[in-house]
Amino acid sequence: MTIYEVAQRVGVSIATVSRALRSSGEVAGETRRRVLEVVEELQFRPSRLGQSLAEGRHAANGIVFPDLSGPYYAEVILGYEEVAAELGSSVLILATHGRTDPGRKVLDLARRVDGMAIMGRTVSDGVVAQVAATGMPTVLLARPPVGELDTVTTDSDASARELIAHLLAHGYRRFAYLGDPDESSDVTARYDAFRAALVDRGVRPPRAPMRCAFDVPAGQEAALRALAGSPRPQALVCANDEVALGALAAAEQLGLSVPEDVAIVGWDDVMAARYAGLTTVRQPMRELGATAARWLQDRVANSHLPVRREVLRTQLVIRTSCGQHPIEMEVP
Amino acid sequence: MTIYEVAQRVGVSIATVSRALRSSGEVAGETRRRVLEVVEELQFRPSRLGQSLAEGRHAANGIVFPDLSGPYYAEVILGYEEVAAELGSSVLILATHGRTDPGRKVLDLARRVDGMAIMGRTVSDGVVAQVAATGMPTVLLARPPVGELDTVTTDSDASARELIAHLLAHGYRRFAYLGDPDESSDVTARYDAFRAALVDRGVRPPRAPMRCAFDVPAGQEAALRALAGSPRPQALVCANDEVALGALAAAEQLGLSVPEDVAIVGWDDVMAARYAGLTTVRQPMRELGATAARWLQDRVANSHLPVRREVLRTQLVIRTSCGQHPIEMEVP
DNA sequence: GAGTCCACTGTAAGCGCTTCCGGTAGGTGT
DNA sequence: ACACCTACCGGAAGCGCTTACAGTGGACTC
Repeated sequence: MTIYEVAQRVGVSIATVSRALRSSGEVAGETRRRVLEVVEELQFRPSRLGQSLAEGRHAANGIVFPDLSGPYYAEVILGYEEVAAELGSSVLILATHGRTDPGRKVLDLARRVDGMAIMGRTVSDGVVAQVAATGMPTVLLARPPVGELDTVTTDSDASARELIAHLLAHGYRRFAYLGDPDESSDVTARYDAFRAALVDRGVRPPRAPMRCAFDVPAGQEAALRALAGSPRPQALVCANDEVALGALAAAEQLGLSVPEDVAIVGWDDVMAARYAGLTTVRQPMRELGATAARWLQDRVANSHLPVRREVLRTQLVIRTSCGQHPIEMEVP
Repeated sequence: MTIYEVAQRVGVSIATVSRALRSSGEVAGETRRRVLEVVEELQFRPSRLGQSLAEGRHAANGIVFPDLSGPYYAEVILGYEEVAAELGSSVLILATHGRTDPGRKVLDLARRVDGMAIMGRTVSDGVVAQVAATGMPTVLLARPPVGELDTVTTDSDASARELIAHLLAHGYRRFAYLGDPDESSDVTARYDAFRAALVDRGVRPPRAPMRCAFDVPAGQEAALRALAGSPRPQALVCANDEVALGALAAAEQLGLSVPEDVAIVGWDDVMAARYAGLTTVRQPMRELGATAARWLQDRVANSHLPVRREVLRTQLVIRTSCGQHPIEMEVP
């Protein structure tokens, strides 16, 4: 079922069929009608491959992310897909987590899209540079800039500063940080911002982070270690909400009450955070994805736009886990 | 940068370059070496479009789902992507929620993939049939079967039966159901199973479901309506966890305690459910996606396999919201 | 009534690859 | 020394579309 059969059936050339179908060029009304009639009858749909090859574009964008397990990435991807679809692009996804040779997978993906968004520390700077070097329009998401690439991140600095100010106001002075800053680039920024905020206020930051993976059990385990320290930290600042939720479990396990015995705060404001009463930093995840999709589209259309950088605002969400406050029963 | 340039540079034909690159056909070791050397030097990557056109396959699969907002779909997609990538396929995603003319979007997607998974009530049976009629290998997910298509679902019946048995054991007899069974096909199954389970046990099911969208605010609003009924229902069975979380908020708003004044149960076991103490039904979401990807691959490889149907097992997770039980502090 | 235009349509050249088929050269057997 | 393989390679035909360019015929003008 190709354009040839349609053309033959109608008794015109394939050029005319193509024109009738895409309303490009001049086609007599009657001819168009006949073509569309046969198209309908044969249920003909032009091959995307043929089109793409001829047009020299895929009409598709890719997004690379570490994982989809937390709610965080899902939201970003949804924002991305929404805008991309609106702009007429299909979306290809690639999760790198746990894959062997993610760099190769990314390069592979690059062969099937017009542009791609790369999120977090999914692949090395080298791979990013390699992708960009092919002329592929690329936007970086929640990741430090590489070269002259568009980059959109969220504001770890401001939120960390605000978070710390709040915790200091509660009177806490001994902090621990849970999470591995080397594992994820946005988390690196969070950790750095956390330290900087403490130093700014004249408080000595913890010697080192309590490294752990970004899930609940790892957070729990790390919190157990942290809480075993002497003197016990007064506040656990966690790299993300999953880790913080693990920390809550750890506190309960140790018979410590939150926030009386220890304060715990997270980052991201995932849905569970609300029900756990977790103080956290809300990230504009949807907007992150949407921005990436929009920028990508712009850059695909016009490759020599000036480089864009944007830092999206975050919001401190105060619940009960950081100290005596009324439960916030907000409706999302 | 095409295969022609590589061929010219090496001084061989494009056929030889192609063969060297894909290790098909016979190429002298020395020739292959020279080809690969130039390929490396020029950083040549064959055009995926050219390849696909020549091979007659996309090496990509698509997945259609309603939304990505809840944790439920994200998990399914992750399971799907993981297996698909392993099998060498790229993954295209399409969220239909809130889109105009999802049918068209699905048909569009169908032009760029070798097979597709369609989830829930994203598009009408007609569109599904239309896709299938093109010969596109298709797998249905959490959705009633259409024609002779492979279908994988989760076991609403068994879980509903178990859930109802448990609630009856608590002594509840007046139930309300929250959620719109017409909105999502897996939820239709849940509602039907819920009613059937009650009838089986000789209890009269509610006249009608308390219809609402599948998010927290809608659940809250619906629960307010349900709890205003007289006599007040003793147990609210919710279409999914988000609705149930909303119901918890509603109970709190009305000054009712859970489970003393009213029991509330959900469906899916999203992360927040654990922290809300919500009794719910755990769904094997990851496995759902993975199964779809695997079946699709099989069917792409061999189009006349027998039709496959599978119902994945679910698991009742009892926490506190349904009645007096110790809090389950399971580690995922 | 010849020349001009215009509206429409067809021809054909790509787009970048895979692969069938046939050709060549060197090696082997007798 | 001749036929015959075998290993390797190139030519060329697709795959299904878009679009620049070149007609072609009828309506219109002077």
